[in-house]
Amino acid sequence: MTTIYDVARVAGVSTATVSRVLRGSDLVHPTTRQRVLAVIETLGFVPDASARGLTRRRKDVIGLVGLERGADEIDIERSSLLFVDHIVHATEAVLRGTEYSLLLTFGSRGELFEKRVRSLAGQVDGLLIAEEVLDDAQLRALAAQLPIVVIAGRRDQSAVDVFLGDNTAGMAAVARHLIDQHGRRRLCFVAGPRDAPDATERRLAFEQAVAASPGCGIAQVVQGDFSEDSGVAAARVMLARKSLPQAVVCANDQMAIGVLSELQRAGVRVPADVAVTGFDDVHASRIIDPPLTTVSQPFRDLGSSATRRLLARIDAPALTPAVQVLPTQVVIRASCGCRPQGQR
Amino acid sequence: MTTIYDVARVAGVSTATVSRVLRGSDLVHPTTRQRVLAVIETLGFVPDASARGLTRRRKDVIGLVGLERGADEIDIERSSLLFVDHIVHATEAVLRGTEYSLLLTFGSRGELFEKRVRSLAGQVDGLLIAEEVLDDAQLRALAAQLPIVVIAGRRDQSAVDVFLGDNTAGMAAVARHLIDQHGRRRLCFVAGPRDAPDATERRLAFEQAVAASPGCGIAQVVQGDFSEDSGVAAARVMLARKSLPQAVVCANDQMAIGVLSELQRAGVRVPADVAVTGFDDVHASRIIDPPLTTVSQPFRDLGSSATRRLLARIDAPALTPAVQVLPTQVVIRASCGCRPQGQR
DNA sequence: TTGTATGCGTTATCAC
DNA sequence: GTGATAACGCATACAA
Repeated sequence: MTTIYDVARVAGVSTATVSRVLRGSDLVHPTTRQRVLAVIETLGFVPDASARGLTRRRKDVIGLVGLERGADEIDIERSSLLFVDHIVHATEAVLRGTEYSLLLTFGSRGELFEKRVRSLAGQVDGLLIAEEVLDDAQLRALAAQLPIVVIAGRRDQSAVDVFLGDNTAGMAAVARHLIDQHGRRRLCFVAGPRDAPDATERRLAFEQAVAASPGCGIAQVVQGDFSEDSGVAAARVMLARKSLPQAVVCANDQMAIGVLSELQRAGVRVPADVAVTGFDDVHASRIIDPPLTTVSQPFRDLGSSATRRLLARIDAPALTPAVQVLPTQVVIRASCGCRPQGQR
Repeated sequence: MTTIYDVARVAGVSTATVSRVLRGSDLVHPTTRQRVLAVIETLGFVPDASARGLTRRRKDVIGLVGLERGADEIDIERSSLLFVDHIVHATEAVLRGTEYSLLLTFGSRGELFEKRVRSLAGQVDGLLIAEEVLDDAQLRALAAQLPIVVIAGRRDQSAVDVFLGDNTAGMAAVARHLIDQHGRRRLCFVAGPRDAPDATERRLAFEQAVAASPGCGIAQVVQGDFSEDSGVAAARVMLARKSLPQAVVCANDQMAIGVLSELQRAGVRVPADVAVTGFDDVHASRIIDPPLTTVSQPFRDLGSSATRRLLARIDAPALTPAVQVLPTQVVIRASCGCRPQGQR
């Protein structure tokens, strides 16, 4: 391993000068700079991040922790992981223009994971947390040690910044669309995991929308876990009853896709017999037949805004924590009963 | 920030002892250990990774670099990024059981990206490189500095380990299926990016398979870039000609989906008029109508095997570099002309 | 403009 | 079992 000392020796200067060249300081004579640069090149010298981090008290690394639900040897796309992938790309894209690198950690709830997350405090300058990985107390404690921004977490967190999509408005809008535009009265809801704040907000918004509509009722709420398979299971539960609902509203697209496929497999026509809607607007929603009516979430924006906020907070730790709700938008396709050309 | 000195002072021991407790050394009296542990807990002490890395000469971090093609503000799933996401999850899953963390870097070809990749040498203990990010010479130079394993790279690399799916066998099998089982004679090929080794192998295998089949010919090869949009564009190119091919073989699923949709939009029946096949077996292939006949690639296995190999190489840098080809498998669905129930 | 010297937080090598 | 103490590689305050 070649160090700054090697470079200094070969170039005939002091380590301080080499360091200056590295840092791009302009207090170095152009000639000296060239000479040092040449030596760096030939020696293939790359500064050690550990040593650098030690003196600078800054690691130039930000961490991203996300939840991984269910077994880990199964197909990603069937297990609702798309959310975090979007965030990863958005974050990485922002970081690319900076000095920072992205450190990734996934896991499923539990003491082990919590310990791992806590240990990140020693490896990163700031932390992006997707969903509710830690409970309130833990989050608060961690936030005291390093800058934290939460994505799609609970909005009643006062110790950290939170970024989330407008689940409430989005879900209310699809529910009303089904009720007002398509006259569906008996609705089913396929809920997401209880530990996902997004899922909770969507469920509440759905229930309120139905309650606010005279003559409407919730036929059944089936518990899912955001995975396509849980959507399939939910459909089976519904099929087992005497009568089907007029519409199935799902807490995310993956489950809606599962519901839709399973209903069709059982000979139920969608949307003629039963309307189905999702949430998120993942790519597959456009591809499935009929195309899924859903709510588009600003994945990309969520990730990049949260990242920028974290960067700002690293530079100014005193920033007052705030909750940012990014707008969602109903995407009308055909699974709700609208004509295909309704595809805005 | 609380350090090991603080812990030592409060616990009334030396820093060496605290370090021993941290490292889990058993040369510490149980009583002392308990006391130290208690102090660590109350102080919320987390060891600094930089300092640790500096003395241990090991960062406990491995890097993963991947290619990001095209604009970066567009939908991930439309831009062929699924591949790297699979690898990310597989890698993370392996690392989760170890001391290592995962450092992510994406980018598109260019000097800037190459510089960034080189600088990773100072931040990680080993590097996982997806596709052909660096040319031969650069790769060789980097491999001299730190352990490297390449995924889906060129197989003629002698300086590093390479893991890839069996593109050749997979592509040959679909092509033969189209020709032998469905009697398609005039075939089109939608190629992937020229800088993707996978794409090159698939194209070559396709051309050889056709050449080896008497009476068969390649009507046209259209250049794509692995994105769905480029598939749409390719379909338009074909539609502009006098006559359509009997089958369109695509270098990946994303493009096949684009081709399929665009052909259908133009009133062409798939597979009746034109058969379409893909490669990769991404989730959307199952969902689209008709379901896509394709070749499943062992994404997960590629990622985890490569990661394990990298870990092994970090522990034993002298390992002889080797190329590992993981099996692929044809997945017959309906877009080739097989009956839906033909679904394996 | 350049060099010297010290400190960053941890581990590891010695002694005790 | 435990405690000093010397690295580890780099940045920077201070001199020159």
